[in-house]
Amino acid sequence: MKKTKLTLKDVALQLGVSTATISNAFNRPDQLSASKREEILSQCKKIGYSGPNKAAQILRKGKSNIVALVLADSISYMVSDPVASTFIKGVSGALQKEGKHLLLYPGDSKSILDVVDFVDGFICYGAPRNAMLVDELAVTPKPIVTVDFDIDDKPSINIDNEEAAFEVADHALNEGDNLAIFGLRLIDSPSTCRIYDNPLIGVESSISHRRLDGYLRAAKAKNVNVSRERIWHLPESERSFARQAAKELLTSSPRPNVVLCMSDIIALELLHLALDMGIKVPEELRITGFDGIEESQRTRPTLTTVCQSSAAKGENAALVLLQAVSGKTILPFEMRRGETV
Amino acid sequence: MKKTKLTLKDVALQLGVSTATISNAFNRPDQLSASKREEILSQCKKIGYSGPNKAAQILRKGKSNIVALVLADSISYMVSDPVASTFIKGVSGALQKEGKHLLLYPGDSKSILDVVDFVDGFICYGAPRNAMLVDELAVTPKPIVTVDFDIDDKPSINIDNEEAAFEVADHALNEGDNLAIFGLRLIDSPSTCRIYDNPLIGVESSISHRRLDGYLRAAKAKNVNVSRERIWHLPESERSFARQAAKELLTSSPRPNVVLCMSDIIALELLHLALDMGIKVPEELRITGFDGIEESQRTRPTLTTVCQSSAAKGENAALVLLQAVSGKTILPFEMRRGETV
DNA sequence: AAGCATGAGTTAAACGTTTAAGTTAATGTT
DNA sequence: AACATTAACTTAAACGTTTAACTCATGCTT
Repeated sequence: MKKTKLTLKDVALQLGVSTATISNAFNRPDQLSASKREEILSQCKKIGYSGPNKAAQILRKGKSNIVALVLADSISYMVSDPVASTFIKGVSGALQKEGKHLLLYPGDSKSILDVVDFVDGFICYGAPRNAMLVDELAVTPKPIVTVDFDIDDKPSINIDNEEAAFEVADHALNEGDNLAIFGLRLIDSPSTCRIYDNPLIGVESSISHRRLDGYLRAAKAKNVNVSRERIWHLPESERSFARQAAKELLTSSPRPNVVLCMSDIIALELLHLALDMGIKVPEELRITGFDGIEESQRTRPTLTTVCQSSAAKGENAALVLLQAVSGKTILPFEMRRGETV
Repeated sequence: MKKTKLTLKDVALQLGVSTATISNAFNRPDQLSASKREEILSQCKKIGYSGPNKAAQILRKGKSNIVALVLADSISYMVSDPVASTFIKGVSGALQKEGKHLLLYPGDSKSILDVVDFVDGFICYGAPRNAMLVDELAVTPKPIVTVDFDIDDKPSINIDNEEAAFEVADHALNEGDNLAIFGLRLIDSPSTCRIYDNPLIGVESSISHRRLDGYLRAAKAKNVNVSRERIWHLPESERSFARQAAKELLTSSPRPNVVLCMSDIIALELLHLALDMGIKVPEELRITGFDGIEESQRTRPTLTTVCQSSAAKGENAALVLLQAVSGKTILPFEMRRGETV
């Protein structure tokens, strides 16, 4: 039956105190007597005032408790990717624990200008598909932490992709000499194809290139030749793309006997196709993945892959960001026993 | 090198016009001459003013372009559920198209009071785990649309769960007479167990009960008896729970030869276990799922299930909400040919 | 008893916009 | 020529808070 939403002013008028006091009752208990505070709070409950308006608080305090998670791609795509969604899980868990809200922001949008004014900070998961976002994020005054890629000297969270790729490749190449690589977003084209002479994109920013470097280092160390047309490009870690490419690869001749895949999704698709074709894995074809998603352990044979905890990454990213937002770092401490007690 | 962020006022002062004019240049082109507008906009670009502060706009306009998607459960849980994440895909796609932002809101949080002031509306996917949220949502002045459950007379999007359940059960019961049911959140306990004498919760609000009703109606029509201890309760549509329950079910005697599952995840876990145990499906054991997730078509044998398009649901929910937010309904029209031209 | 903290409030100026209402000059109407 | 209309701006009051600075008793030192 309220005519209009109650404001702090209305309440102050009704209770016969100043707006500052009401505000303090909600925000700064130390600024008024406990008794008055109790009274104000209970009166507010009675008349149906549920606390200071959050929109006004955002403007006044410059703080919204909203954290934007900038995804590499559209939300649609990211949410169905097992690795990304596990990352989101990690982030959301940590944020919820601190009472922060999660705004999902697509990496293929025009600009972050429409949110930058009201979010408390950014977590950026992978290089946004729209490269202009990176430029904007690089100069935003808001706290930011990047994951799986870097922006200048902003804090970031990574694994050593080059080394991880090296290790898995090194292991795979213990047997087999005919190598092919399934890479992710290595060139600037939307279609599935081999690399040939297409230029590699985003060389240093992209984890794909770090991984490629690792693969190639392992190949070189084992004296395995890897010609350019044996490096394949997939625009997405998507099953349909992967299946198509896998089909082409397995019918090409000479058929490779080692395939290094930059994601488990791709590797699994290749594995299933190979099995359907009657190819023996790993005797005739050795396959490696990347990420260590659940499904990679459910298949038979299980997939050899690089396990990384996306959930932990998400959690860490959130914690690093929150610490930047609050400006407070809580360091661990240790009690040292002296002789005074 | 900016000392502080530029405001509308600064810009107005520098360009020698009023703040209103600058504001209008950005928001209401019809309020000033095209030439002046051009000039203002280009000047703004030059001096590095990127447009009105969004936080201030939220307060002043009472509109943020943020839509809260209230999930049934924690974000962590929802994001890894194929059905829910497909729904999120649908929502996010539609929102992005309209330039709206997506705030993911967990259904196990305390209260929506911390966001209600600044979001433009709510999409509520399933009954929130914290039932108090429902009460709050029921009285919020903001537009809201619910999916897969109802709040009073708020707009909602549903499939006919009872009928769908009836149809799939009716089909399954063409053969087989020993029925068991795997239900979702039927009782108020967090553990996996049979229903026995536990009271069913949330009878009308929950889709689970509609589905149960459909199953039971089909059973009755076929004269199949279904005793209470043949109805199982699973607190989540989670693989580990499902596996455990499936194990118990398949080793119980007499072993059922028809199992109706309220989600594909559960059904798939049961299917895999049965196959591992050498049970012939569907000859010895008939299984039905619910939802029609991708994976249910990838297994052999493929799963009999109720297909519903979660993506379409998400899209529709977003569209219904946006129409409520804008207050404008755009109806289709048709040109009728008369004889005047 | 003068001086000085301290506690408990109040006042009023931000925060950065939008927009209804008002002003002015130019154009159109009769 | 007088009057009404319109285009193009400006003025100033919101929007609903927070918070630094101020007031005014009260109790505590010396």
